[in-house]
Amino acid sequence: MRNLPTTYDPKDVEERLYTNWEAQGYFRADPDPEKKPFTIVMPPPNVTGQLHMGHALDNTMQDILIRFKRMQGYNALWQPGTDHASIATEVKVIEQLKKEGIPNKEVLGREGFLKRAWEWKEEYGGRIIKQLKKMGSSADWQRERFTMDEGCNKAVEEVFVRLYDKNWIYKGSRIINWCPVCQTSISDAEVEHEEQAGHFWHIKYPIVGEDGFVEIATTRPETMLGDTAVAVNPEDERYTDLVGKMLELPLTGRQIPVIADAYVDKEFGTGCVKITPAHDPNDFEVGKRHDLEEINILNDDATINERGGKYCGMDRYEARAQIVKDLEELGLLVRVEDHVHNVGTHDRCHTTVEPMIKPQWFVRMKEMAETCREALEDGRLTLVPERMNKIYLNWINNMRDWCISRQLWWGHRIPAYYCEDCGETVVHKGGAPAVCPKCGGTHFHQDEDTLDTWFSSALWPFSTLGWPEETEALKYFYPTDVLVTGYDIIFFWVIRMVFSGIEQTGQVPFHTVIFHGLVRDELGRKMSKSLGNGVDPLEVIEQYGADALRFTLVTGNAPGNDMRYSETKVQASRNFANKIWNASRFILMNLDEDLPETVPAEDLEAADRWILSKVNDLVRDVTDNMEKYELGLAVGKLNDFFWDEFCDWYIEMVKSRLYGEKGTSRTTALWTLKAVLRTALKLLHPYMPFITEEIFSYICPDEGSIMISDWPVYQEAWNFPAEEEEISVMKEAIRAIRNIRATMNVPPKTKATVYVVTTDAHVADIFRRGAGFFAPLSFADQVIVQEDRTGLSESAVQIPLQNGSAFIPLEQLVNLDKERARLNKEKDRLAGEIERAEKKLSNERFVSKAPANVVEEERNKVVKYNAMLQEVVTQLARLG
RNA sequence: GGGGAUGUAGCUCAGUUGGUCAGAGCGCUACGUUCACAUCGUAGAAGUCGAAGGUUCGAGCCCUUUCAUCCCUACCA
Repeated sequence: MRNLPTTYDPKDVEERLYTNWEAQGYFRADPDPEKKPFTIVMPPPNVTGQLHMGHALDNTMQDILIRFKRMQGYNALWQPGTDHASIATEVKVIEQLKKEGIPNKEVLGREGFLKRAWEWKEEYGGRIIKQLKKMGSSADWQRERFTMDEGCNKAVEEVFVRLYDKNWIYKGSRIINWCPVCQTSISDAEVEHEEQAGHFWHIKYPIVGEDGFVEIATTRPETMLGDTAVAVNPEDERYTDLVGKMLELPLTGRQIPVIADAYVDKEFGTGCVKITPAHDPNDFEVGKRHDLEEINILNDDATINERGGKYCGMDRYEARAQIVKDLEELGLLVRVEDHVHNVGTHDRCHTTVEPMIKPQWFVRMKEMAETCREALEDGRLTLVPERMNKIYLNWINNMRDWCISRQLWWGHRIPAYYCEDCGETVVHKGGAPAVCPKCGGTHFHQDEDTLDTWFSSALWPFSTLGWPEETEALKYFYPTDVLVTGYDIIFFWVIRMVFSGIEQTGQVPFHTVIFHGLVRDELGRKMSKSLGNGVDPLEVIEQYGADALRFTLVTGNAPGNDMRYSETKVQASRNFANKIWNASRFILMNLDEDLPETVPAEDLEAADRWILSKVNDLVRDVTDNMEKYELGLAVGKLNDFFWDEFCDWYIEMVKSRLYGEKGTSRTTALWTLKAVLRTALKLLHPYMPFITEEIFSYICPDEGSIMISDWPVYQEAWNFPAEEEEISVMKEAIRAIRNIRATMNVPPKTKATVYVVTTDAHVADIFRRGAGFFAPLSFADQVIVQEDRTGLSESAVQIPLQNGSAFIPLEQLVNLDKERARLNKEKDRLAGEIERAEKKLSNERFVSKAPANVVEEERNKVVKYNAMLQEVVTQLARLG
């Protein structure tokens, strides 16, 4: 125990402690009516996923809160699990098949493919969980769930049936976003917009029966194959005569009408817009209004279909080039402009998305969007930071029906069955219905589509707890308390959980959502695979330890803000861990006597009282910050307290007592060291679980694990405001002396007697009592406290105190001119302070309007600085 | 077009309800290794808190305007 290494080695302890915590069942949470629950559901990482910095940040924050609440006595459940991630996983499995020479999933068939997918999940699905454990995550792993497990599937079918029965889920042919590579529809939220340089082709459409033309402009000439009208604004005088006439659609031989629709912007382009209802969302709407034909000219892989005539079989871009060429030859191409426009791409594969009309399943959002709004506005839901409210409401205000069907195999299959006899659609949970309610038929085939992954994620807070069964866990832990997640999925996930929770359970699934930002690289760029700038958290843990990584991720970061990751930050955290280690090691080295349970208050010396008071304040402040989810502020205070107050001051102050003889003073110092360290370790534990547990086992060997120990509370017995004041006087004096010695280049080895000259009994008392540490910290061989300048020469170096002065007889080392200059500078500084304070006080409105304590403080300042100024003036006079 | 964020020391950022808040870490300068730690200590240099107005006795902190950077969102073909 006395021979701990001088540096902390995380590798030595992390795995051992984690294994033990898990074995002891400390992470488990079961319903217990005696305790209050506190629940966080873990945002389920993709089963395909590998731990990245985003996960690391997200999980660190959750673990901090869970450990904090657990120590506070809550029955803290952190509910973990993974997400099946339909597209991501399906893509991975297909990749694997390709490596084996299987060209596509159809070769295996649906059953065969799913079998492979499950095998893949069994093999790799646990990887991310293992990685989360390396972070120190104290989730209840026995409750680990998977969005596609039996229970979640039940929940999904239940919700689907309920919403369908309510008419809030419907099937319809609508224009949706189609990914030609993934061969599936995707929701609006999965579309990313990229600015791309393109062109504006101006094309002439001949007017039937006349010589004239209509000029239209388009960025996508190939879609003209599907044009069924040209639209102008009804207010546009230029084209009033045109409306109702027919145009000849070049390259196709078809005739299309000119229609009037307010959607057209007169000012933009030529004021004439080609309308392609089958391949543009706006045109689709226009088409509906004017009852236009919808001509789909594309195959699912975005090649032109048979409706495209000679262009049939060409890829969309190939067709575009050919069409432009052909138009040019026909003399119908007026001109080509460069044009930058936004192109929708699929967020998974970055393929340009193609709007297409497809029969798909939708969730009606109107009513549920309103319930989301109400939950926020009536305070049942709180978002941290508050500005997320605006973003949340912005989404709510623009919410459109949610396309939930996907043409994929890996996912929850839509529980809709079609009667083979009459074609009736029957939505049914737990497999196909026995009998068709319409015709009595008994043969059905199930809808081929699966559900958007987020449909099951939306149920996560309650499906994981057993819903739709009324389980004990559900009753006890639901609704959950806090959700921690990135602001980037507020729409994908948070809003959908909110409306699903309210709709299905009648309750908002959590009362608070804490948003964090992105972890960026040193240059502020997003970490991404394509850039190759991602930092692997596991490698950081390997090199610096999980505690250092965790500490880094929450330090100096305000909620909702992005942060930049840099290795030097981790090094700083590692250094802090090492500081904790060594301070503890120092205490252990000296802890060679049995300490009493408590120490009588009268035995506590000023320094002891001061540090106890400080740590007591720390308990209050840190707890307060953590309850407000201000983790960055809390961790900053912990760092400052431990390093500055405890290590740099208190430990230095008590060294002389520790090195001295055994007795009350030494015992009291040891007791205080231990008490403060013990408290600080507890406060630090949520942030740095490993090192604190390891040290706690040495410092408090009889107290068991720190992670299930009690969270410290503020205690009046440790409140010593007088000593806080007293020690700050001493600290100021010590700093001043050190400063002077440094500027005069006096080496620490040169000891000098420090004289404290004061007629103020209180000040004299402070320095007499504190001489034990005042002397070594101010490099003095002794401290003499007296009422006058006996034994001091005129030119002794003077340090003004509040009521008196400290003197150091270093005359031989001092250049008198320099000393005069120094004192004059000090005089000016003090005079400046006094002037500023007096100016404030002479302002009547300040005196009358500012709070009394603020005014009082200014008055005290004047008194204090005046006294110090007097000392300096006297000394200057002495030097002549 | 709409919405949001950021702008504080050379770099990365804190600053919680307006009143010692002008801060921290890294970097830099000087000095220092006998007794916890050089993954350390002591001292120091460094910022008109993007700019301009305003509210207030008092403003990085509140209001207005403005400049710069970034993100989200949107149907200008």
